[in-house]
This record gives sequence, C-alpha cells and structure tokens, in this order.
Amino acid sequence: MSPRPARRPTQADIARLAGVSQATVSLVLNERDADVRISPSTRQRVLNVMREWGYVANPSARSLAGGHNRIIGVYTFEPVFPTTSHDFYFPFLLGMEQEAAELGYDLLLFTSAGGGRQIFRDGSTRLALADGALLLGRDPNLEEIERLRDSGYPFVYVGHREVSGAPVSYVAADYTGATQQLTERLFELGHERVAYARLGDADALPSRDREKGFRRAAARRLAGPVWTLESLSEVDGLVGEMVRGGVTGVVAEQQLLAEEILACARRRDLSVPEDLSIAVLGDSTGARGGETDWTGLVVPREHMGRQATRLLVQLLEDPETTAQSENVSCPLTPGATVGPPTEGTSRR
Amino acid sequence: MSPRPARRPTQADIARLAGVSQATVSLVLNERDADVRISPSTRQRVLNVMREWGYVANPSARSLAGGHNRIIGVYTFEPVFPTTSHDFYFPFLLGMEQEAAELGYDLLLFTSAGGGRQIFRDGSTRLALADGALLLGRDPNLEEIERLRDSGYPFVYVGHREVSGAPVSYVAADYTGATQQLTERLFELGHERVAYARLGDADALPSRDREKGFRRAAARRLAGPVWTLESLSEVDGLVGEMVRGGVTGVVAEQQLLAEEILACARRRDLSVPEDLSIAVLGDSTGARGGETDWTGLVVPREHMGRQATRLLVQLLEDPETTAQSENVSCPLTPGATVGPPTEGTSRR
DNA sequence: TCGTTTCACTAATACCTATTAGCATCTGGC
DNA sequence: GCCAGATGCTAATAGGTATTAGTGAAACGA
Repeated sequence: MSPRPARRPTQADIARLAGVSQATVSLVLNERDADVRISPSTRQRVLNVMREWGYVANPSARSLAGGHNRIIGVYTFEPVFPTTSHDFYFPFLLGMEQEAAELGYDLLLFTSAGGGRQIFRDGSTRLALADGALLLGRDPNLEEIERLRDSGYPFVYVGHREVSGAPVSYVAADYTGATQQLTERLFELGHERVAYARLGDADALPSRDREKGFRRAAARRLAGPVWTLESLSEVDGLVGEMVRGGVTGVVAEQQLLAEEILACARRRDLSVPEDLSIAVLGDSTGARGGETDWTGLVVPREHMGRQATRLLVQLLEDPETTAQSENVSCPLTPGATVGPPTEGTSRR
Repeated sequence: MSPRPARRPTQADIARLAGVSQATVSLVLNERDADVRISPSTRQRVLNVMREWGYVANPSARSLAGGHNRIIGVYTFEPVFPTTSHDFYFPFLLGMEQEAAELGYDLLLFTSAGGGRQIFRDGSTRLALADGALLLGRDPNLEEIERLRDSGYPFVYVGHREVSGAPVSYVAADYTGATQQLTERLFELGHERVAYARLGDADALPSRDREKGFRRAAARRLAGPVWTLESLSEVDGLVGEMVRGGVTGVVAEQQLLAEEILACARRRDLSVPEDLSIAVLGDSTGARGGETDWTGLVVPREHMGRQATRLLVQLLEDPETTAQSENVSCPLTPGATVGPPTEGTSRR
C-alpha cells in the first residue's frame, strides 16, 4: 500500500500513473463499455492504480459535470432543539428517512442554520447543496419561500402553505376531512347543537382548514357557534354558555383547550361524554396528561414525511412537473370523550 | 418578477444581463470590497439582476473552486430501521446534530446505502459528498474502514475500533474505567468475592474493555472467576456456583444477563443486594422491564456523538492532525441492586 | 493493394465559481 | 508635462469530472 497522499488523488493523477488519459480513467470508473471500448488489460491497469492510491471521485466535480447528487435537503424554520421541538419534528424526519432510503437518496439536514434561520444568506442558499429540499416548520418566512420558488429550486413544503404569486408544492394533512367526519359523528350520535372552539389565531391555515370541515358538516343542521378564545381563563365562561345554549357537543381545535373544557365540565358536574361530548382536533406532541382517552384525530406526521419525500423526488426526476399539492388523510381515534347524549339532554 | 428560468441562472448569465464580467458578479456576491473595488452603481445593477432572476450560487461549483461545503456525513453499518435499531442510533444522532449545529456544519445522513451496505461501490464512495464522516455501527466491515483510512478521507469512528496498519480516529466510551469503579465499589462495600459474567463473544472490543476494568479492580483482591455463557439457560447453574463459591457480588456485562441472574437469585430466595449484589455494565436500549432500579453504568451515547463530531471538525480544520482516540467517561447509576453484603454472608 | 470496418483510445470542451495579475483611465502633486 | 497612486473593472486560469467527435492502427475482404 502506497503512502498516504498529501491530497486526494484526482483522475488526472491516476491517468498519469496508469499511462492513459483522464478520459479513460473516467470511462473505466463508470464502466462505459457500451459506448467506448477499453481493453481488459488497460482496464485492469487503471483499476489497480485506483485501488493502490485509494482514488475516490470528487462528488462536487461529478455534480458540476453531470448535474445531480441524489441528495434531499431537510430545512426546518425553527432549530430542531430543544427537545420539545425535536418531538414535533421526529416523526416527520422518520418518514423522510425511510422514503429517502427506499428511493436511493441521502438526506442532508441543514443544522448549521442556527438560531436566526434564513434560507438565503449572502445572496446564496445552502439548500442548493442538495438536489431539492423538504421544508417544514410552524412559522415560516413566506418571502423566503416565494424567493425560493422563483429561483427554480425544487422543494416541497410539509403542511398547507399558500403564498402570493405562483403556487408552491406541499403535502398537507387533511384536517378539513377529518374535522368534518368527527363533527358528523357527533350529529349522528344524536347531538343537535355542536360548537367549535379554538384558542388563538383564527387566520392560520391549519385553523381555517379545520373550521372549514366543521362548517361543511354543520351546513344542513342547527350549527352551534364558532368561538375563538384568547386565553384559557375564558373556558369556564364558554362552558357556561354551552350549557345555556343547549350545546351537547364541542369540537376543540387544540388538545390543551380540550383538557381545560373537560376540567370545567367536571367542575360543573357535567358527565363526559353524555352531558358534553368533546372531540379534539390535534394530538399534542408534548402529551403530558395521558390519562384521558380522547376522541379525535391523529396528525399523520410520519406518512406526511414519506409523501413529501416521494413528491419531491417526482419533481426532481420530471422537471416539467408543475407545483403539486397532496393531502394525507388523518386517522380518527374513537376514544371515550364522544358518545350519545343523555336522553332529555336537549336542554333548550 | 421575471418568468421562471428554464434552468437556473449562472454567474455568466447575470454578468451578461448586467453588462459586467463574471468575475464582477462573483466579487459583488461575495462582498469582496477589501480586495477589489466595485462602484456603488455597478454593485446595485448586479444585485438587481441577481434578485430579478433569482440567482443562487451552485455549491458544487463553489466547492470545486474553493474546496469545502461544511458538511459532515453520518454513515451507519446497519440500516437505521427497524425502530429497535433506531433507538440505538438516535441518541448518537442527537449529539451529532447538536454539535454540528454549534460548529456551523450540516449533516448528511447516508440513507441510500440500503440493505447490503458498502462504503465503496463502483470504485467511489458517496461519503466523499461530505467533507468528512462519522461512522457507527455494531458490526462494521474492517476492510472498508482500512480502505477509507488509506484513501486519506477524514473520518471518526464512534466506538472503540482497532484495525490493522495505521490507526484510525475514534471516540469510545470508557467502559474500562466505569467497570473498574463499579467493581471497586463492590469491594469497598465489603464484598470479598466478586465475579464477572458475560453472555456471548469474549473477543469483542467492548467486552474486553469491560473485563479489563474488572481485572484492574480485582488485581490485589481475591478475585472471583470470569464466566462466559453461551445462553441464558446456563444462568441458574451459574448462580448455584456463585453461592457455593462464596461469591456475593457479580458484575454482569449485559442487562439481559443481569435480569436473568436476578430472577434466578429470587427463585433461590437470595435477597438482592444483600445476599447477591448485581452491577450491570450496559443499558439495554430496548429497556423493557423498567421496574428494577439497576446499579450500573450509562453509555454516554449523546455525549459520544458530540465528541466524535468535535474531533472530526478538528481533523477537518487541521489536516496535519494524525489519528486521535478519545474516551468519554460513563456516568454511574447508584441504583438498588448493589449494597453491603449481609453480615456473616461470607459463605465459604 | 485498396477500401472499409473495427478497435482503442485521446484532445478538447462543457459544467460554474473564486481568484488575481494586468490594464485603461483619471486625478493630484511636483 | 510627467509620474505615482487611486479607481474600477476584466481576461485568464484553476479546481475535477463526464462526454464525444476525431484519429491512428490493425484486421478483413474483394
């Protein structure tokens, strides 16, 4: 075995040592027999020199010459740490890793972006180190996404995402469909007035998607109101209004909100699910009070990660494809917080 | 905003559109004012064209021109899936991600290697897509490691690793030190005869490291025997021998073995830790029977991941550095399975 | 012997960026 | 007017690989 080279050997080095041209080295390396003939003795000589000097092709040069590295980038709009954040991202990443492995792609995690995360810095972006990228995060910078779209760089957003101008590709959970099903379930069980409650911003897309599903299910029925609360301190008053207004079923957008509704109902000696049924539209990733068997939906994070990866590879391998959006359905969990209303509970 | 380009614009395109040279585009992009002056009007004109056409620098070209992309590869010798395997790898990955983030590097997970994993394929390796790589796995191909070493490609192995020829860099858990401490702890508590038991291969490096620690602690004492078992069915006989031989403390290499020893001791109405103290030298990653408060060591996976990443970056940023090995100490867990022997338990 | 085909390569070039010596012009001081 | 320095660029080249038109030599058949 030869002494370690001071720098990594190039094809030009191998060519000189084997007494052939650099083009021949490339042809031998890439087994281009169908196009250009190489004699067995020349081939063997080149391979021997490669092995002896530990030649490794430079992927940057390869990429520059041919265009692709089969690398998928993963960019998050928040740092993956602390751990609570990691719990949110982990199932997505798991799905992405599995699908990338099956499709023969490697994953480049953009960990270096640090605290003040920007896709573009100094006029360029590290995302371009990968053939294309998967974007995810709860509070993304829309201008950066639009700029990335305009740059022609292939990417898929994980989550429902609408931007100004031309559309972007995304894979979203079908919150609308799942919320509609849960709400219809309440009506089918005999609940006549069903309300919708959320905590915080009504304009966020996932929030609007869920409300849309609720309104669809409630279209031909006596719908209950849609409430937007600023803080948990308003929940007790809300439960009071529900009782007075004859509401026997509620669809709660966040698990935290659902838990508070449950607590207030118990304080009022209301039984759940008979006096008040509660369906929850989110599975809190920091699930702490694991005692309640909630009726609700499961956010299909792992499956979304897989789907997004598959869609991105499709975009990469067929550059004529325009922006695509796909929905992944949310499984429902039957749970114990939704059931038929008590007879005579039509408190009107 | 101009229509999306059929292909990504290059610096040559921007130069033509702005009426300057490609070199000027590069200088503007990289803010090279200290070296070459660019007038404000020219700068602005170039920046406008870049923004208008969504120019993104090609990192492959950048790398080829300048040499580094600040990417660390992560290569595992087994697929990261199924999930049991992922539980093993996850803490290492967590440490690596954190350290990479702090040092300003991105992580490239080599997911595409698939089932029949080889570092080298078709004369090249995808590892070279990264500036350097972290290797980990329980059953690596030593020839491939040696070949990689000889290629001059920078890497660090996670775990104690010895190969023929020149050494390789690695970061290992200090099993020797921790085992020595646990064994000395038994002696200090009054145990006079302490045995060592393992299940399976005595030649594996982590096994030898642990035994080494045991022998050090036992050097000036009445050491108990070192047992190597083929299967769990031999454990009952072993416990019988311990009783007859006056052994009151045992250092078990694997948690599975320790659990079986505990079960056999209970069947013989031996109390733990008084009649028989059990120290365990591994934290099973598939920890299932979480009821026992084991005295033992913690494998510092996350810390090892961090350390390996730090060492690799050191190798990358100082190419004159020779192979390094570092030990990460294993924290001890006090637990409840080790305590003073019962008075008069000197059953001899 | 001549023309055609086969064999086995190679010279040149493309890919895109960063770097730097070189050059033309202008300005200010003597 | 001459010279030195400042200003503002540019032409050329390096980095390493993949690709292909072109070429020289050998073999074969008429």
